[in-house]
Amino acid sequence: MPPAGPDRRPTLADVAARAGVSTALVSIVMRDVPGASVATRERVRRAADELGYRPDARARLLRSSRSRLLGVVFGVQHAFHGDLLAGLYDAAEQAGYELALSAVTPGRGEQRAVDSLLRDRCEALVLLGPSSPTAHLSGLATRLPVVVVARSVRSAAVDVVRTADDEGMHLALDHLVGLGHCDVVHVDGGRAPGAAERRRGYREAVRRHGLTPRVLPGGLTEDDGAAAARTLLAGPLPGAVTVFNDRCALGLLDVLRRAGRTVPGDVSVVGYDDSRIARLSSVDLTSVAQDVERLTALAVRRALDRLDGVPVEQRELVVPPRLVVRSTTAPPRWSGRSRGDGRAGR
Amino acid sequence: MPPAGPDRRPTLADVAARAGVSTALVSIVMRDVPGASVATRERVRRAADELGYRPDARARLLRSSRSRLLGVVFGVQHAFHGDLLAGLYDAAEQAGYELALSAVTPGRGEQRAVDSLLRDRCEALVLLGPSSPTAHLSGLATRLPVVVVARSVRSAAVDVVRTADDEGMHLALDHLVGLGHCDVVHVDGGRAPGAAERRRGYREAVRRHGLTPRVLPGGLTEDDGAAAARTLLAGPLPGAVTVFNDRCALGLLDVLRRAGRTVPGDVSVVGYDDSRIARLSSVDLTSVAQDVERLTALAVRRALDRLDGVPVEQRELVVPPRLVVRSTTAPPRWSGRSRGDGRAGR
DNA sequence: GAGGCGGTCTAGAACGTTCTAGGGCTGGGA
DNA sequence: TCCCAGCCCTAGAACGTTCTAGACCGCCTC
Repeated sequence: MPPAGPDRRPTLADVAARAGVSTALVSIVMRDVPGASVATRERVRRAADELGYRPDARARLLRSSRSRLLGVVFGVQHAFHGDLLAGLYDAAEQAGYELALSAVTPGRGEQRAVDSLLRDRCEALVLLGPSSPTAHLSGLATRLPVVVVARSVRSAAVDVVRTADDEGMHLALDHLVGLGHCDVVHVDGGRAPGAAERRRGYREAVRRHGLTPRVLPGGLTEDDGAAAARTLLAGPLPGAVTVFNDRCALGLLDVLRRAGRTVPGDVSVVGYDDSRIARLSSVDLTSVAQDVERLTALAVRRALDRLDGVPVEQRELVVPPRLVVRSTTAPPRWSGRSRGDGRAGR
Repeated sequence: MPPAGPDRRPTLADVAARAGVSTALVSIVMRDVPGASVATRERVRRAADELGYRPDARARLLRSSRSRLLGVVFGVQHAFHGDLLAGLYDAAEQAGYELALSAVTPGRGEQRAVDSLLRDRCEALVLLGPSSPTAHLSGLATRLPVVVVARSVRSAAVDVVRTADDEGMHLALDHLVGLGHCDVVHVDGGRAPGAAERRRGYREAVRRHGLTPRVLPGGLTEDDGAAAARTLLAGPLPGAVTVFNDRCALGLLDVLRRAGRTVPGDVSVVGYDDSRIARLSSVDLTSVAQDVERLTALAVRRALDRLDGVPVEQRELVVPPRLVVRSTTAPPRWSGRSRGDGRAGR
C-alpha cells in the first residue's frame, strides 16, 4: 500500500512539492496549528498521505528548543517497573510529552542508561529505583531536573516521589495486631530501594504496639524468601511475618507450605507491592499496595514543574499506601479468635 | 562540578571556541576518527570536559543518513521480554547500533508504539511477540526491515526469529515417556504467541510415542494454570502435564499441591521458558528453555543483513530449545521404576 | 627549484524541521 | 481614494551535527 521507493523517506519538501505549497505551510498543517485555510489543509493532508509522509522526530526536536521528551531509566528485571512505565506513559501523554526509555540490564549499567538519554536531549529524567550513589545523582541533577521514583535520596538537588513505606508497615502491623498477633517477624530487603524505610516502619510500629521487633535478612527474590523461611523453621514459628516484597513473600510461602505449615493457619504472611502475582487467586497474598497511578502522575508533574520553574514546596512527595487484605492473614491459632475470617480489620 | 549555566547545553561550537579550533575538528576528535594531531586531540578533549559537553544524538543522526538505530517494541507485562531486551542491547552494541525502546502497555497499543519508533527514524524494527494482524505487519515491512521475535508470522515480507517450539514439546515428551509416563496432558496457551506451535508439537510427539493427546484450555497467567488444575482434579489425574509456560505451570502446581497432590509424586509437570521463577530453588520446575542469547543475536543480525542488502536464504530462523530437567518430573508412581531420580533421561 | 604528497586543519553546505519576518491579497472604515 | 487590519502564505534563517572540498605547511623526490 505505501507507495513506491524504499529508497528515501519522504520529507516536508516532498509533500510541499506535491501539494504545490511551501514547506513552512506543510509544517503548519502537520502540527495542526492555525495559519492555513481549510482547503489547503485538506490538499496538504492528502499529499502527505499519498506519499506516506511521517515527520522526523529528530529534525523536529533539533529545531525546537524544547524537546518535550522525558527520559526514563528502568530495570528490565523488575515487574513493578513495568507497571510504573505504563503509568508514566499515560501521565506523559496527558502533559503532551513523549517518553524516551533506557533500560538497565545485567550488561548495561545505570550510568550508560543515563548517558544515552542525555544524548537524546531529554528535558528531564525519571529514574525508577536507581542504585547509583547519591553524589552521582546530585551531579546529574545540576544538568537537568531529576526525579527519583521508589527510592529515597538524601540530596537537595533531586526530587523524590515514593510510597510512605513506613506507613505501609504500620498498616500491616495494625492489621496483624488487630487480628490478635503479638509476635511478628520482618523479613528484610537488604540494600534494595525502600528496604530501609520498610524496616524502620516495621520497628516503629512494633514498638508502638509494645512488641519486640525481630528482623531477618532477606532480599528481593523468591530465593531470599525461601532462605528466610528455612531460618524461621529452625526455631519456634512466629505468628506472623511481614516481608519486604511479594516475590520474597512467595518464596517464603512456598517453603513454609512444603514444610507442612499452613498459611494463614500456622503463620500469617503480609507481602509488599500488591504485584500481579499477589493478586492471583491461587496466591491471594495480603499485601501493601503502592499507588502506581499517583506515583507516576506526581513524578511527571514534578518534572514538568521543575522545567517550568514552578516553585515547589517539598522536595519529597510521599504517597500513602493501601493495605489489601487477602487470604494469607488470619487470627493466630492460639488466640481463641480463630473463627475470624482473616479479612476482618481491627 | 559541571560548570556554570544551566541555561544552555554546550555545543560543538562552544568547545571549538574554547579550544581555538573549528567545529569540524572538534567533531573529528569527538568521533575518534583520523584527522587530528595528538596535541590538538588532547586540547579539544580538555575543553569538552571542562564545558561538560555531550554530543546531541538528534543532530548527529539528522546529519548522517544512517541512524544506526534499532527500534524495539516490547510488552511491559512480559518478564521474558525483559530477558530479550538485555540480549538485544548486547547484540546491538556489538554491531555498533543503539536501541530505541517503545513499550506496549494496557493504555498504549502496538500501533502507537511502532509509530513513535518510525518518527525516531529507526533503520529497522524488532517486535517482541507482537499481536498485530499479519496484514498490518506486512504493510509495515514495506517501509523498513521488520524482524518478529517469538511469534511466527505467515508473511513473506517480515523476518521471524523464534524457538522451535514444536521441538521443545518433543523434548518434553521424550523426557516424560523416557521416565515411563504414558498419559501426558497438555495445558494450552490459547491465542498467545507460540501456543499454536507448542500445541502442535505436543500432538505430534504424543502420536509419535503411540499415545493419545489430550489438550486442556489454559492461558499465560498463573490463574489460567490454576483453573486448568481444577479441571484436572475433577477427573482421574494424568501421570504428567506439559504446560504452555512457566507462569501457567506455577498456578497449576500451586492448586495441585494445595489439593494434597504431590509433584512429582502424583503428577510430573513440565513448564516452558525456563524463566527466573522456574529456576528458583523453591520452585525448581523442569522447563523448556529458550536460547535468549541466540534469539536476540540472530534478530539483530538479521535486521542488519536486511539493511545491508545481504541476500538471506531463509525468512524464518528457528532456534532449538533445550530441556532443563529439575525436580518436578519423575517416573510415574505405578511404573515400578520409582527408584529413578527424576533426572534420568531415556 | 618545481612538483607531489601526507598530515592538519577549516569553510561551508548539507540533514529535515520550526520559527521569524514579512509579502500579497481582500475588505472595511475614514 | 487611501490606509489599515486580518488572513493566507512564503522566503530564509536557525538548530547542532557530519561531510565534502580544499587550503596550508613542510618534506621528499626528481
